[in-house]
Amino acid sequence: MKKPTVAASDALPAWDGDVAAARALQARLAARVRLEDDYPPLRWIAGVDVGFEADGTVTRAAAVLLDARTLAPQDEALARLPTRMPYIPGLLSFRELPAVLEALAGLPRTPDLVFVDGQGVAHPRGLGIAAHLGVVTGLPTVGVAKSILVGTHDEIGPRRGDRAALRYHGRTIGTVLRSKDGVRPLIVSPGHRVALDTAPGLVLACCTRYRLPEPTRLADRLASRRDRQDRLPGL
DNA sequence: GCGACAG
DNA sequence: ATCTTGTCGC
Repeated sequence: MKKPTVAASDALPAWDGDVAAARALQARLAARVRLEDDYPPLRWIAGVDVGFEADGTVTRAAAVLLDARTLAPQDEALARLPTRMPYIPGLLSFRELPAVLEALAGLPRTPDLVFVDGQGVAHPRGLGIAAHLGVVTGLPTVGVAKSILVGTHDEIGPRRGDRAALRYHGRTIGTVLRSKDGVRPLIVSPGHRVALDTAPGLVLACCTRYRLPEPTRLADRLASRRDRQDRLPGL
């Protein structure tokens, strides 16, 4: 990748069961997150997501590379690793990042921006999986979650594009964004090298006819093992 | 002390 | 996240 802010081994140590140590590490890595726009002209956008197999004993990550202009999928990569730790709210990245990094490495080229299924800085210590991935790889990232981990917000309108600031301890940490008319809003927050105000527009630009933006939606399909059969052949 | 809690 | 068909609503 480009500018790893820290060595991957230090930023993503093997899970040893020490929750307090993991939280302390998150607090330190959060200081490395850059919330100013600093991404190249968007030519290639990647989407990553994780699924599980065999009763959760196998972690399966998918990475999809799309043409930023047409949103057409260009390449895809899968990675399967034995699951090392349980799901612990707030520590999701330690459980899923190893597989995600391997899937990303499987792509034929480095993306200009990565969409991650989960929070960016909208996290108790400012280091959701999208922010963690950004710090580890040095790549610009944006977190797109389907529900809130922390924070509150005002009610938002029912149409595509309607939004409200997500606040936590008096600070804005993300945006609650309606990606399509009448659907449940997405929780958008920067991961790394993207500004709080910029993230929503990037996500909306990738939302076509579904609630989830194309990068994440396609990665989700691959990771969730329901990639066998698809939609109606006629449409 | 009692809930809440991305995926 | 995952186990799972049809059904209700825009």
